[in-house]
Amino acid sequence: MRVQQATKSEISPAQALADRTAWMSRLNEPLKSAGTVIDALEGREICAEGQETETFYKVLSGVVRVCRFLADGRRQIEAFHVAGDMFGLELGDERVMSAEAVTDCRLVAYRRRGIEQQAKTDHTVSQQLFQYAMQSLSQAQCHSLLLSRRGAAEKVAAFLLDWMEKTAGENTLQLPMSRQDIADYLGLTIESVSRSMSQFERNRTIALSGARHIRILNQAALEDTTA
Amino acid sequence: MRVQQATKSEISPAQALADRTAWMSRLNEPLKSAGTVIDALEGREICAEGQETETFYKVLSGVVRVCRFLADGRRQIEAFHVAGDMFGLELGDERVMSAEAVTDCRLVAYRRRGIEQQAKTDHTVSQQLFQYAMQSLSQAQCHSLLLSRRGAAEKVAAFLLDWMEKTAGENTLQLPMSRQDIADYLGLTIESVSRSMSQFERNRTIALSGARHIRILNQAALEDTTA
DNA sequence: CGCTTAATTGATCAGGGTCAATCGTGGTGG
DNA sequence: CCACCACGATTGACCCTGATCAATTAAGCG
Repeated sequence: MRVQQATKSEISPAQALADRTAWMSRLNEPLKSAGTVIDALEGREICAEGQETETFYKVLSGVVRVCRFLADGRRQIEAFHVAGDMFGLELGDERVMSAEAVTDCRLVAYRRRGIEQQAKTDHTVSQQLFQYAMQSLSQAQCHSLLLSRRGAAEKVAAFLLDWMEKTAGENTLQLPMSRQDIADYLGLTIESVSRSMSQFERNRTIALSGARHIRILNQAALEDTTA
Repeated sequence: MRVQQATKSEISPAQALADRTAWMSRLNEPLKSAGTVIDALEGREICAEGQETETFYKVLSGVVRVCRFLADGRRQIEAFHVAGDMFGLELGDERVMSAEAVTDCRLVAYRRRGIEQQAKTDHTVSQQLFQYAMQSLSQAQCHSLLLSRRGAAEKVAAFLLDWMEKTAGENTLQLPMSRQDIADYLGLTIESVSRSMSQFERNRTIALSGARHIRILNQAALEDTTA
């Protein structure tokens, strides 16, 4: 996996990626024996708000969105997860977050009780749980940062760069999620996301071939927009 | 400590408070011998971005703000911490977040190495680290939710309710932080915060006696605004 | 090839940002 | 003790961006 050079020192996505990579590799061994493999079709609900928090998951393939549904009908997407990411572990007894398959995907489901039991005797397991939590925390903080950005274009640019890193594509990226998903992740409307994309296209910053296949023409320009 | 009834099921601040309380009580014993007490005067920096992450903190008294400074000069406040809260633990070797004293405050500083060493042998310590991380995660997610809210008034209302819970004041609350602090926490400008406050005052939802002393006249109205 | 849904584009509007002036408060010194 | 000062907070006027509503285009899929 290629490590992209960080563009701005402030948040260091490169560091985040390095952390994530290290943590993934350390994660595999002790947990892999415990879980059960699950397949979820595109659009299917993996777990829902209100359910008991007896399981958590690791993505083997595909993309997952973790979100909450608000009283006013809006949907807030907290994160997109790709292969190697874990999600669905919560402190309380009842889930606050839902998770859905953005694409068909294959997961490993772990029993929370079992892992917590393991953690009591095996320090590497408890360390992994801690690292998982801190990793999620770091991601959530990056998301806060994204949401607090002023302009729509800045948000979209930051999103594209983040996603490019997550998928490590050369300079083309495939967006598996809809514009609505992106909008709900960035706290914008579909229209604003679309307009920003079109603007980037006019600027020759990106090139679209189909709404979900993007070629980065001028990464520096994107990074400047992020500012 | 009084547990406020949750107003909307979606996020359950009451549950968050209960979790926090439980975790605080469990936290005290194994860690309290390890730390050193520190006093910080109002406005003073406690730790800064770029420093090594060799210590983390617990608040004994006073209020702390944790924030990051962005390239464009803006400041994003991630959280306000009060007595019993912990902060400053990060995964990487270098801090991403700064912390400053909102009021004069007294802290306990823990050596990260020492605690991590303890965690290797003492499972209760590692469990506490995990709980700390998950608790922070939950808070960060609440903050994301706050930032994604549409209106300025909604944000301010939510902030006032959250703060009331944190400090458990009957129906009056003292705001130790400036309007600028609130604005940077909510992703607004001082003016918007001020306008929202004034609006609530005109609505007879709150009463101000001095900018930082607030009496809640109509909590239900605040909660409705939160929507 | 046509249908259905996603995405784009356009026109209008409202809410919050910005700039600027005023008010209030707390603190200091005469 | 009071007057003044400095800074934080409020208020007002205006502008600009993104939300909203509506129409059109494009794309994926049977």
